[in-house]
Amino acid sequence: MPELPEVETMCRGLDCVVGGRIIAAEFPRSRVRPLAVEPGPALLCRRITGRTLAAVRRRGKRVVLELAGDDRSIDPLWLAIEPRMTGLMLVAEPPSPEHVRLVLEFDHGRRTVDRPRRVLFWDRRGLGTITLYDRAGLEAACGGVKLGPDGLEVTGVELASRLGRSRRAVKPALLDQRAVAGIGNIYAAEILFRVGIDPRSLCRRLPAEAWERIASAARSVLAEAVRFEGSSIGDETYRTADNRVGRFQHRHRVYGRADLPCLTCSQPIVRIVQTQRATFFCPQCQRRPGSRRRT
DNA sequence: CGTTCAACCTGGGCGC
DNA sequence: TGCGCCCAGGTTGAAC
Repeated sequence: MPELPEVETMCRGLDCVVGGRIIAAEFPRSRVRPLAVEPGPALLCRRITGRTLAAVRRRGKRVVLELAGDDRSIDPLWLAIEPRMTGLMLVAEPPSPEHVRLVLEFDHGRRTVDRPRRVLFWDRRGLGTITLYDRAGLEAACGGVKLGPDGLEVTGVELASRLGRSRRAVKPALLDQRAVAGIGNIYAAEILFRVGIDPRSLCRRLPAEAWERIASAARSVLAEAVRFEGSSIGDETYRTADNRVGRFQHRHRVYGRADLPCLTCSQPIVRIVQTQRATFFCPQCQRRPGSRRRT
């Protein structure tokens, strides 16, 4: 589920809690298997209780809560939540009680009215992760070695230098978070449609100019998707923190549109599988820049 | 080294 | 109704 635009929307939806103090943290018991928590549920709860939420930031597809100590002399900690496929950050009621993975209870702070008192992490499949970091740990896990430049700011030069010599097809390459952070299966397809490049094109055969177009499309598609608060597909899917559906799915040109007519040329959209993931594209509108054009 | 692949999970939808 | 299979927005570590 959540890619850059959805995670960015989650983060913005938690801004209303910034400044609050965590008075309780809990990993509810449930029939479903627990997800990965570092350094373990009990210790994590102990270490974050009493801290103040100083900021909410996004690192790639993670929500990162900056937790300040009571005292200026105490270093902050960072709680990184990785929603993976089905995770949601909520200030609203969860879709189901049994998949609530983490509950953070906040005091009222100075603003007493309209501030949510609880933040939930809800995750149906349980593939998500919750990790508490110190400064060095955060940098090691979410820093420039692990994550490439953010998709909202990536440049053609950066993409060309990171992927230009790769033997991979361009679409799976765009999912590599070390090359560019935040692009997932939906937005990779939408970006390549908008630049008219076949997802099977080999990276090393793309000219420098193609990387400029891809980077530009990545920035604009992701920014537009953020404005539309992400993509909600089907029931029990991505929601904003206050439980509204995203609206970018109405602007998808290829993702999920197998066999439907291309909105540009009316030819059917094709679904293929690349590295175990579905890829949607228009064979008419999307070409391989490195190969010969048919006449 | 670079790239691919099975595995981690739950649950909805579909064909039989 | 029920069963078995396929599918799903992601990432990791082992295997080629």
